[in-house]
Amino acid sequence: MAKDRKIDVVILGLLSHEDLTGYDIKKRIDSAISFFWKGSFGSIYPALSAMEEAGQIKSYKADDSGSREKILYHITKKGTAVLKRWLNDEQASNELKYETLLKLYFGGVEGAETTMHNIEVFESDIKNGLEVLKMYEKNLKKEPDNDHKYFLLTVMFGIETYEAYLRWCAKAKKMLKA
Amino acid sequence: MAKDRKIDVVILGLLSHEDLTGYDIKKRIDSAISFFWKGSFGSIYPALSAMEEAGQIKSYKADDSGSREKILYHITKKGTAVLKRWLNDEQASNELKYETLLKLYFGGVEGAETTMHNIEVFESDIKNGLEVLKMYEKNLKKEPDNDHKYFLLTVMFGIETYEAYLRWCAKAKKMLKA
DNA sequence: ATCAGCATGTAAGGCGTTACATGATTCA
DNA sequence: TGAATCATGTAACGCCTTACATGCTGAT
Repeated sequence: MAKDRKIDVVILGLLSHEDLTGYDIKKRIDSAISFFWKGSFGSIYPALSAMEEAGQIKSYKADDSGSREKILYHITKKGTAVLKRWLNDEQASNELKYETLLKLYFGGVEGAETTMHNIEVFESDIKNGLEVLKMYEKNLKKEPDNDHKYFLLTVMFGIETYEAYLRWCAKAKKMLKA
Repeated sequence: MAKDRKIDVVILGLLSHEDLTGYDIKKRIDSAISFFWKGSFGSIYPALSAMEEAGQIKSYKADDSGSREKILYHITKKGTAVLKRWLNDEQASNELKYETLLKLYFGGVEGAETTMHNIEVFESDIKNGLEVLKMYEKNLKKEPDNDHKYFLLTVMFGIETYEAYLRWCAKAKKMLKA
């Protein structure tokens, strides 16, 4: 079954705001949307080629003479149509694989200390992530235009869930000590 | 790079509690841990063969004569060691891919109604999931033995996060209406 | 009698990661 | 001068899903 390549819509979505290089796309994925999506160069560059072949995007060289070669991509009408079709399709998969929870679920095999340690590692990661998210939120609230509104919503999602994770960590630690 | 097959530890974890068939394993994955993990027959059966080859599990036929053939698996010492090594490795990947959030993030391309609808679909799924989780919680609190404690912790995690999702849905809807 | 669920598997093929390969530019 | 970052890609390979194939059992 072909065409399950979600990276395509990530790219189209990013290009719907501005023209970008493959490298830029990777950076965007690693910052703004990193807490709910991932993507590597090994998937981005081949996808860009395939999508250009399919007429969804169009490449051009940066006329930035003197600087090194850069390939920018621009979304086409066809690409916009693909993006809109996806947006209007109410199916969404949300594939979650929490290895932390898996370790927890099978924690009975080892002692409570192991589980406790795993929770602490998770907790510490989440605390760091939460700080970053709050920084994003602060900056976004300063410039409340329409595009940023949607970004803000995802950041709020991140904050809400990360705070829930931390509440759970506290509860779980208490339960394990008992 | 070999050995990234997480399904292995899922299987080992389940077998550390009781002997199971491949079909049973699939059922366990689809119920107890479905809200943070997935797995199909196409990954389970080949993994079982490979793991038996590697000496981590051992198969035997159910002596249940008259009934149809069943292949049960039992975890070996080697398998238990692999499971414990994984439990004690503090790295955990937690790969999350929220297609819902992706649609939201790019929601500016279409109108607010599309985004609103996508949020409502998500909200409705989460409400259903939350009910199931609360049922689990209720049953688990009745039998507070050691194994169930770890299960209860994962269920609590689910409840805490699902409730956070719902709070966010309410906020997001309000923001979009404004 | 028929249908849902039990039960085991295989095949094709897409998806995506990691590692490799290369080289320019910028800043300390 | 050296390191980090910018920048583009390819290759190998593993993982996993979907679909297919088969047949039994138990309930209505």
